[in-house]
Amino acid sequence: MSAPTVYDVADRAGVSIATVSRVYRSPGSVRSETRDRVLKAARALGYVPSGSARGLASRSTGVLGLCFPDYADPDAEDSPANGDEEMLYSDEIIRGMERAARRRGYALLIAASLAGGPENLVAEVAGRVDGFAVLARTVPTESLEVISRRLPVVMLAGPREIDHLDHIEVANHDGQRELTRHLIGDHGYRRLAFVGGEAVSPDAEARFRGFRQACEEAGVEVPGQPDVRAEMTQAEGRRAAHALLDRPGEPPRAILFANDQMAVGALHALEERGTRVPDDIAVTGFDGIPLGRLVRPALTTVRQPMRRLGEEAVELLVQRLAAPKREPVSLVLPVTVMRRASCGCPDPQL
Amino acid sequence: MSAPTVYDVADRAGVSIATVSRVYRSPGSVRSETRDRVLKAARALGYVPSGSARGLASRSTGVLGLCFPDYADPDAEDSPANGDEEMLYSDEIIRGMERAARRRGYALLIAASLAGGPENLVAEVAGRVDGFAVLARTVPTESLEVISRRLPVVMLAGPREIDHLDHIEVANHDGQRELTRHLIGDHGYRRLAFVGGEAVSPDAEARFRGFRQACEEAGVEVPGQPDVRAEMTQAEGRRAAHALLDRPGEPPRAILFANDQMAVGALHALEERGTRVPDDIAVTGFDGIPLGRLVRPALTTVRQPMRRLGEEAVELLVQRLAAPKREPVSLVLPVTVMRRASCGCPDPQL
DNA sequence: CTGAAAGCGCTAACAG
DNA sequence: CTGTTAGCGCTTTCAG
Repeated sequence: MSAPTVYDVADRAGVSIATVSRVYRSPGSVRSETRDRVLKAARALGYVPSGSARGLASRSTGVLGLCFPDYADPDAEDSPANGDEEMLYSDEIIRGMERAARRRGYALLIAASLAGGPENLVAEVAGRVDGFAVLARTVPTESLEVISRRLPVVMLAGPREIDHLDHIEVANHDGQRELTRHLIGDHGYRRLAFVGGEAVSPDAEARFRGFRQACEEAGVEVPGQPDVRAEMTQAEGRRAAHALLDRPGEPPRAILFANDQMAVGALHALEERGTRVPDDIAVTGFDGIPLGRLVRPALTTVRQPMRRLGEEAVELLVQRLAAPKREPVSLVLPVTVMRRASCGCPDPQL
Repeated sequence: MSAPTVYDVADRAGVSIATVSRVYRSPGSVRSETRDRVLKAARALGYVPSGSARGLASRSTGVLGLCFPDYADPDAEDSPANGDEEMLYSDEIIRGMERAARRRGYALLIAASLAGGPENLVAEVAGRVDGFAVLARTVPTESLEVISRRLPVVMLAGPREIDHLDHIEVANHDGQRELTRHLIGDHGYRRLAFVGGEAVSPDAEARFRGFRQACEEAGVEVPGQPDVRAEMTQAEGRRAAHALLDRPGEPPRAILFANDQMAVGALHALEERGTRVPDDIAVTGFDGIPLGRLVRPALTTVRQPMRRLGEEAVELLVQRLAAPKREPVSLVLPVTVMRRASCGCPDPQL
């Protein structure tokens, strides 16, 4: 009545369970005649090997995992009008990991952290995989600390919170510096404002430092802190834009946002106010989300290679699985400045 | 030296392994003092419950699966220029399933079918999950036949190849009929050409039938077969467009493609020939892929609710898990005609 | 090349 | 509320 097991197959094929196991694990080590008999029996019975039993006995699952934050955007329901544009990081990372994992013979288990108890989430994933990647700030450091003692973990797109972990980040500093240089050097903007994230976001801070460096190099007045700090959402970006323009004194010629989401929000805010972008004020983001191409003007930004992030994550995991005690690795992936219309560059329009 | 188990935790906490298990499975059934002791020991040891052992003992994994075809597009590598636009079905379905699964307390295991041996793939997935969804034509019917005897399987976006399976499809027929009515009724086009898929694609066939019905209703001459059959890729769409225009006699006023990919290819072909879209020839697709919005002119199409497809898949699986012997369910999800520039409608330009 | 036997780490009755 | 006791289905030596 219940699912057939190796025993059922073995009985039917007139062999031992060990042989059934071998047929699946190392077909070469079984006489082809015997093998066929087993396979036939298996098919007749509808036998499907139990991954759990396999995992338990062999102490390895053949699965890699990914934990990412719950980006669920409450006001972005499945209306036909939107829906596409909200492909976020996680999707691209998932694609990258899925592809790489497949190449390496692994399956991919994905899980977004519930608002409720992320603690639980990691454990859940950790127990089912041979190793996994975590998007920065998805999982409490302490949980990771514990788990990473038992299992390869690679930290993605964030600082190495735990020093014995492999980790991959993108060139936040350099990217923002390049973009800023473009704004100053090519467009001649010198009245710049930077909208950062909360101070706890190392990415946003690195971007700010890149911004500062470019400013200093160009002899542009440099603020010690971002002009505004916000939560890195569209709503907050919008608010930041208003705040910046309502500020006494001359408005900035260009506003650099620490991410695309905020920049898009700002675009809306500026449109509401009748401020023209990029003629009155230039706007830039950071990340390279697809939405940035769909807004008008298209958003100039720094593109993070998220797909590659996912691929590299798998490579790192696979390597660490093979050499558990090798020194922790730290990769920095290059980014690309995407010049689009919102900074004053001509829009390639597709 | 190896990973700590319930035994280690039990020892350290001075309880039995059963109690350790209970602390995780039903915390309420353990005195809070005992529970704390166990939790403390677990933390100290770096204990992570083994999903495999759990799965084996409880005969359920808490994981749902998704098998989809390997859409990997060889010429679409991770260049910064593209990359976004290739979000295909699978991504949206993954998102939908992930969200729904999370709500239901499941994790999601995803696996694309290798070009090589898909047979293996399903078994791999099937052995590790409580149930899974399959995108149509990803897995050989016979494998599914066998596996679905043991495990809930829901077929996505295709015909119910196996009659005892739950399945979800979209309103291919109705969608194409609506779109065709729009072309005939609102734009007055009457010289229509339809580019279908290979005859084995039930989706494409259903769309063609919808097309025919609308034509008949309007008294427009109806071909018994698609004007061209192609492989539903951009390259083939391009070829189909050329073929249609090189055909003797008057060229069609509008070309309806059975999917967006082909339509996009055609757009390129027409541009090459200097044929204006929609002025000389209108073009429409089917699916609603993001790329359709990025091309110029933006592609008029029929949007499939892929995200919802994923969500419904999870619901169906959860329901079937709860009631294994209920009658197989078959859902048809509604689609939406997206009127954009390529059919002659004004482009909302975002 | 094949079989026998010993677990892998956990859950699930069943007692207490 | 907690402990005992069987397995869950498969891999893996170790013999033969």
